[in-house]
Amino acid sequence: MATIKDVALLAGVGIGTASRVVNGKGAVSAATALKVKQAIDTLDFRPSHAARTLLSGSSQMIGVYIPLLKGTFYTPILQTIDTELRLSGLHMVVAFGCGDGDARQQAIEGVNFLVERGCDGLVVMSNALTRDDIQSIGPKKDMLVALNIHLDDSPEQCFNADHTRGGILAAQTLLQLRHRQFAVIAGPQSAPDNVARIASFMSELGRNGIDTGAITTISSDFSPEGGWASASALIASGNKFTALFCANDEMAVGALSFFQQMGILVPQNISVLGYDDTASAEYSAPRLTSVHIPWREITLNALRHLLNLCYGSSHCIVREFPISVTWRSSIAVAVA
Amino acid sequence: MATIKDVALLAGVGIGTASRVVNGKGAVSAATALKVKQAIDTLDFRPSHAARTLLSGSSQMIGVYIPLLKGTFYTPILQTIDTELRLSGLHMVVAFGCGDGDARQQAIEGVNFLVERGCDGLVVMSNALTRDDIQSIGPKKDMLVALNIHLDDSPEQCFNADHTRGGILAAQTLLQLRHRQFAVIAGPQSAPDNVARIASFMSELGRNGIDTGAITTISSDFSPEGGWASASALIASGNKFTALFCANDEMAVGALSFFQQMGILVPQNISVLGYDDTASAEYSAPRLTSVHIPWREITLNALRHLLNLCYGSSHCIVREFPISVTWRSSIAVAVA
DNA sequence: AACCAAAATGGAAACGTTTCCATCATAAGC
DNA sequence: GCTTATGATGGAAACGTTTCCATTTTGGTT
Repeated sequence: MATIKDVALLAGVGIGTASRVVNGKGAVSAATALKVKQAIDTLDFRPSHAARTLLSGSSQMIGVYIPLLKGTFYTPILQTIDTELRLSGLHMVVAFGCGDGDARQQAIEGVNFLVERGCDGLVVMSNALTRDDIQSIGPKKDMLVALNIHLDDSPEQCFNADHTRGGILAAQTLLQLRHRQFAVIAGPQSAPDNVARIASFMSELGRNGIDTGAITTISSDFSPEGGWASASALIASGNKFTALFCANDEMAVGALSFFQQMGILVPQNISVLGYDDTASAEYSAPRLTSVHIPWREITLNALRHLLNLCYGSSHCIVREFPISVTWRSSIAVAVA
Repeated sequence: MATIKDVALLAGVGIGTASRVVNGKGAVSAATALKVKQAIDTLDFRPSHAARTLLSGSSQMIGVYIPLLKGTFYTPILQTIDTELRLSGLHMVVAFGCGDGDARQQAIEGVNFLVERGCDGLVVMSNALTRDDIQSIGPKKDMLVALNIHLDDSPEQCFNADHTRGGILAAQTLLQLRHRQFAVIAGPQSAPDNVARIASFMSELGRNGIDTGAITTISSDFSPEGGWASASALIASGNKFTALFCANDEMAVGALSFFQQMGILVPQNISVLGYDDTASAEYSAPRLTSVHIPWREITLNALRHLLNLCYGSSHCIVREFPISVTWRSSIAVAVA
C-alpha cells in the first residue's frame, strides 16, 4: 500500500502539504493540490485507518452487542444502526453472543471484545447485564447505551419501551372485542421486559373483572418453535380460551402455525395477539395483529444519544415512545 | 488509557519486558512477570488495537457486505460468520447497502468503505458487482470471497449453490405429486441465481411433457409483500394451477398469507413450494416445503477459504454443496 | 524598490505497539 | 578462577498519519 510519503515524493511536495490535500483543509495552492491529487490517483493511495486511529485516539467505530441474531427482531435494528452510522462516516462492529457461558457471561465477553477492539462507543442489547458488569467495563463504560434494560444509577444511558403500557394496551384490545377467556404464551421469566408486559396485561384484565387466576400461562423462549410447542400444550391442557396473548410475534407465529395444522381457525375460533410488531407479523397467515413497539425509533434515539456522547454532536433525543396496536386479521370479536 | 509504558514504569521494567509479558512470549523470569501482571491489573491496561494494526499491517478484521438486511435470509449467515471469526480472535465489520445509488453503486460504495476501514479480507454478497468492479478494489481484491456470484476469471473466489440443480429438484418434487398445472413467482430478472433456478425448473417440466408456455410467471422482488401481491395477481389472472413454485421462501410466505385470507386452502387447493429453506419456512401456516440450499455450509466454506488467504491457515475447503428438499406441509398430491 | 502581511510549504514530533539487537547477569563446565 | 553459553533485560526503530511551528514565497501597498 502506498503511504502519504510516497504521495508526497511523487508529487514533489512535503508530507504536510500532501496531508493537507488529502484532508482538504489548510492552505494549499491550486497547482500543488492538483499535483498531489494526481499522485493520489496514480498510487491509488488510501489513508491508513489504523494510523489515524492511533494518532487521534478515535476509531470512528461503534460496537453493537446482540445476544443472538435469530428471527426478525434484530434485523431492522442493525440495518437502522448501520445506515445512521454510515451517514456520519462511522462504522459498525457487531458481536453476537457466543461461547459456552450463560447469557450474562456471553454478554460480558462480547462487550469486552468490542472494547478491546477500540470502539468509541457501544450499543448493548441484553438484559442479562447487571449494573456491576457495566461498571467493570472500565473507562469506556460511559460511552455506552443500553436498549431494553433499566439501570438505576444511569437512566440516561437506557432506552426503553414502556412495556407496562404495552401490556395494558394488549389487554384493552382483547377486552374491547368482548373476550373473557384468555391464555398467555409468555417469554422467559428472566426477561424483565417480558415480566412487565405480562404483569400489566394480567392486572388490566383483573381490573376489568377477569379472574386472572384461571388464565393458563406458559413461559417459553421467544422462538417460533417455542410458540408452537406452547400452543400445543395449551390445547392439550383442555382449558378453554377465546383469546391468546403472546409476548412476542415470533411465538405468535409459531402458535398460528400450530393452530393451522390442527384445523383451529384464527380468528374465528381463537384470536391471537402478538407483541413488538416485527416483520414476522406482517405476512403471517392470518396476518397478525400486534402491539407495536417503535423499536426503530428507540434504537435511533439511543444511537444518536451515543453519538452525542462520543463525538460531541447535538442531536435531539427523545426518551418517550408511543405504543399502539397494529390491527390486522388475527383477532376478532369473541364467539359467545 | 494506560499504555505499555505506564505498565513498564509501574512494574519497574523496560517496555520490551512488559511487552513480552503481555504477549506471553519471549524469556521473562517468573518474578518479573508477576510484577508486570500486577501492574497490568492495577492500571487496567488493554493493548491498543490501532497500534498493533499499524505495526503489523493486519487489522484482524473481516468486512462483510450485504445489500439489505431484511427478512430471514442473511440472519444466520451473519451469525455464522461472527461465531467463526470470534473463535479465531477476529472480528466482523458489517456494511449494508445504503445511499441513493442502484444496487451496484451501493455495493461498490459499501465494499470501498470496508476496504478503507482496513479490513484484512472481505465477504461480499451481491450479484450486482461485475468483474471490473472487483478488479478496481485495488490490492485487496484478492482477499475477497463472493457468495452467490459467478466471476469467470477467479472461480476460486466464488462460492455458489447449484441453482440449476435446485430448479430441477423443485420441478421433480411437484411432478412426483402428479401436478400438471403450474404457476411461478420468480425473483428479479436481474438476479442470475433466480434466472438459473427458474430456467431449470421450466426445462425440467418441459422434459416431462408439460407445456411451459402455458405457465404464468410473475417476477417479484423476493419480499413477502411481493409474494402477496404476486399471488393476488395470479389468482386475478384466472389461470388455473394446482402447484405454485416460489423463487424464495419469503415470497412463498407472502403467498401463503394471501391464500389464507382468500380462503384458498394450502395444500388442498394449491401446493406451494419454497426455495432456500430459511427460518421463514419452518413455522409458516402451513409449514412450508422448500428446496434446501445449505447456505450455512456455503458461507462457512467461503469464510474459511478467506481465512486461508488472509492468515495462511489451512482449513479444508469444500466447493460442492448438496441440495435437497425439506418436506413440510405445504404440498400434497394434485387434485384431479 | 522596499516592505509587510498573508499564504504556502516542509518536516519534526507524537500516537502505542512489537521486534530486534545489544548488554548484562547467571550458571555451568573446565 | 576463568571462560562460555544461556537466559533475562532495556530501549531504539519503525509502522502511517496529523498537527504544529518555522521558514519561504507570494502579492499587494507605500
